[in-house]
Amino acid sequence: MQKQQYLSKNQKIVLDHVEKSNQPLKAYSILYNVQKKGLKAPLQVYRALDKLVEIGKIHKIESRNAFVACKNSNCVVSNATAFSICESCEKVTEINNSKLSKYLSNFEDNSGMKYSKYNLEFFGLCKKCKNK
Amino acid sequence: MQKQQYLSKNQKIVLDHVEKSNQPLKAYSILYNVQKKGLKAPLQVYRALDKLVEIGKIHKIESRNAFVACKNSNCVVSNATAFSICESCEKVTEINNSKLSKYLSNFEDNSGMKYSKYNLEFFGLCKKCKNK
DNA sequence: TCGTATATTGTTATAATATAACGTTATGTA
DNA sequence: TACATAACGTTATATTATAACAATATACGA
Repeated sequence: MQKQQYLSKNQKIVLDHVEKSNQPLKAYSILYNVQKKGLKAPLQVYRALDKLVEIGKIHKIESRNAFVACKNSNCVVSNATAFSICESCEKVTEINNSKLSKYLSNFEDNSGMKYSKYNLEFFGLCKKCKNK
Repeated sequence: MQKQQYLSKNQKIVLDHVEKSNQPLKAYSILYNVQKKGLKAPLQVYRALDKLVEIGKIHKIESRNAFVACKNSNCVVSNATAFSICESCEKVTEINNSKLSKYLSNFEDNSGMKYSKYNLEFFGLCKKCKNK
């Protein structure tokens, strides 16, 4: 069986919903909102999320246990993700900075480990919250 | 009240236990192991962990929901953490690389956000697992 | 040393996040 | 068709984390 080309029904439903939000969504909030589309159980949502994360359509914001659609049109960097997170309003933005991604993708230390993936989360105050 | 100088009883118990492990520990595993010392409820552990994370004695490995003692003797970089995680054996190592930390601490993009903190997790295969 | 604010503790209950295990149905391809 | 893999549906349960309340301890200024 070749690599999956198209998304399955549940995967589409979940991705559609997550893409409509410009902020990360919690799994159970997704569940609640797609129940009208027939997904009744947590596992249906988690399985779709797992797959979508695996293929890079969705990223997980680990520090928030939340999921956000990939904003890098090509999704080339699904194994190299960076986000900025406002600690006041919780706004999350995917950072798309080629210098940063090059720097991190090429990072090596003396541990003998070859890194195939990374996830970076920056925290601070966004413009709006800073000026309050 | 000035900034806390000494750790409280529960904080000491939890920190002692986490420091004895060279790998990240789960909160409920900590709980189980400190029950003989009198901590009976999850909240007692979580509260101690919260505090210890706040003051930089312990870091949370977000992608694993696990806690590890800070290995940077001075704990100066508690708001600037980087880890390498082996996806096979789950070995986690705190990365102590001044170039990397400088690069990330000074990172700025055009979002207008000033970052006060970051957490970076690298994934790959450690030396041992690579050679299997 | 009294008063007050803050930190920590102890406890029970419950919320939020995520997976195990089972059987079934769909899809790709030799 | 036959086979392998992926996705689905379902129930139950595991894991991670917090709410809410009352009590005790500590720091420090008046």
